[in-house]
Amino acid sequence: MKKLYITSPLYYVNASPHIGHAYTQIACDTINRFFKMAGFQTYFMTGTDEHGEKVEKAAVKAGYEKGREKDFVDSVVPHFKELWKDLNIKFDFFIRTTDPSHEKTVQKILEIMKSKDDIYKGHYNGWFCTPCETFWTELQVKGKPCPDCGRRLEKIEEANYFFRLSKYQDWLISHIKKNEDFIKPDYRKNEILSFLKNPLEDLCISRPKERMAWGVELPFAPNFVTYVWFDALINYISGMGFLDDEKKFKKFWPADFHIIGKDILRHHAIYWPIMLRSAGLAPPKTIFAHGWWTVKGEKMSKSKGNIVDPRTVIKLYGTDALRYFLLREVTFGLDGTFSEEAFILRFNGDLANDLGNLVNRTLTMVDKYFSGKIPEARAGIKNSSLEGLSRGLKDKATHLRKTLESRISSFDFSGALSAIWEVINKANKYIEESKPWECSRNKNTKNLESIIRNLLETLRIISISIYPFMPVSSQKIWQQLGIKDGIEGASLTETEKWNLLKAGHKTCKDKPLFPRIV
RNA sequence: CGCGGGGUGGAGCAGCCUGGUAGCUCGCAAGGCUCAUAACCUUGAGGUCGUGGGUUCAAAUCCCACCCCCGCACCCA
Repeated sequence: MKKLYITSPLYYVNASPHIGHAYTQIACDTINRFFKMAGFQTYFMTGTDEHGEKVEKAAVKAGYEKGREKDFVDSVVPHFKELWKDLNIKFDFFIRTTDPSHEKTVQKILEIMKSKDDIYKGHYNGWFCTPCETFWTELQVKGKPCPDCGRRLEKIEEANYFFRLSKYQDWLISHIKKNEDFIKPDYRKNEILSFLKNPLEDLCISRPKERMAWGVELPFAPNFVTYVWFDALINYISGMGFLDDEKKFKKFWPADFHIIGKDILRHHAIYWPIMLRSAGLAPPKTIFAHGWWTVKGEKMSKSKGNIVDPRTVIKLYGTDALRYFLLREVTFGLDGTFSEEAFILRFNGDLANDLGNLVNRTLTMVDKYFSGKIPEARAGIKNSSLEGLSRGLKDKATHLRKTLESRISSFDFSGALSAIWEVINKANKYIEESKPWECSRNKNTKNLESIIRNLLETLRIISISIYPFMPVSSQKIWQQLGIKDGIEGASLTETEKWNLLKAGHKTCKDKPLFPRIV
């Protein structure tokens, strides 16, 4: 059985999750569900990044005493977990960087790197703002006063530990060039390659405890903790059994997909592969950096206060509509604009008019013409015009799988959804062209049976196909078709087959799936 | 200044890597149908693909120059 290991980033817990977090999770979840349905043994890992200065400060701000950071993060993490539940994110493991097993692995890896002389002690120059207790790098201040409070900064020199990024630069460049799919999309790969044209500086991976103590202690220098990113990235292997459950680790590593936002690409495409290389491990196969959601042309940010809260959208329009919108509206990789107008347009146009209405009108006809029972599968009348139309619909529907597979494999969610919608549109057109109401008037039962049957089969295929994107609606259609088993047990291969529904079974027409927003 | 992204019918976008009748959604106009969530189906109007050069039999697509818009303190997918 083929395996697939997919990860989301670990979300930083210094604030509540917003639409961007939701976006990444939904993308991961959709890929995961799709491949699971395609027969892969998948493993989707997500979690939270809980150490570092920002969290330490957030804890203080929230009224926790120094040293009680763990209590603070314990209080925040449930917000993330709840949102993932509301968004129907189905992960296999939730890792927290404060998990003792993770911290232990981080320390072991630090030891390995130290023993290879990839970690060394050096000096770090920077600027310190005493009132803010904040440390700034030369790059951040460029000779100006404290960016936070505007007061004068003090130049300090600090002993710290460094990781030899520079040693692996040439290796990394050639690895990126040799592996087409290592960094996606291509324009991001080019960005990284052009960044790598300049020599890498070694990475400072420690913080003296006297300045910042909320982190994983360096095993060879108890007065220091490690830099958050160094700690966080390791989750991808610590949560997968590295140095712990070697059998599991061997099976799933290297990761197939690291799905991330474009802001954290350098950490993933530069630091992380080099860290792995130093530890003697293979790099991940693909790192995909997606774009940002903007609001009215502006970047979403806490300071601007224009954050879109996914919970509000879910309450108003439902989880599936949000999942659909985010994955359909924008080419994955590029930035997109989030607006309620665009959302409603998608909702009414695609979900209510096309999909919801198709389900509704089909099931109404089953009720009306066949008292809610699935009609017999009739062999088409040779060379009739109806046969031609029916074959067109059947071909379109049963060939959908191949398109979905290639598009989802290349992270083209929007393209995958359009392919599904082509089938939906085809079905709507089929109704117009085959005119079941005329068959009913003319008492042409055979043709009527055939038409309705074909529509129901198409709905069955659509239902499976949308499952990775909209699990709840998918299940609802499934139920309305009278299928008792859960949709999650369905296999993608069933979308290539026809006439699987059992004749005579009762369908269960329900309320419209997506009532139009007026 | 530099780096990155973008400029395609009224709006929002795809196509550009791998040149060869300019496509999608929404909106608009006309028509059709009645199973349906005033939904669905058909047809139509509307673009010299930012500007100027170049390569080519042929350029939205490749090359050069230029103009305009957005992002690059913190937060952050």
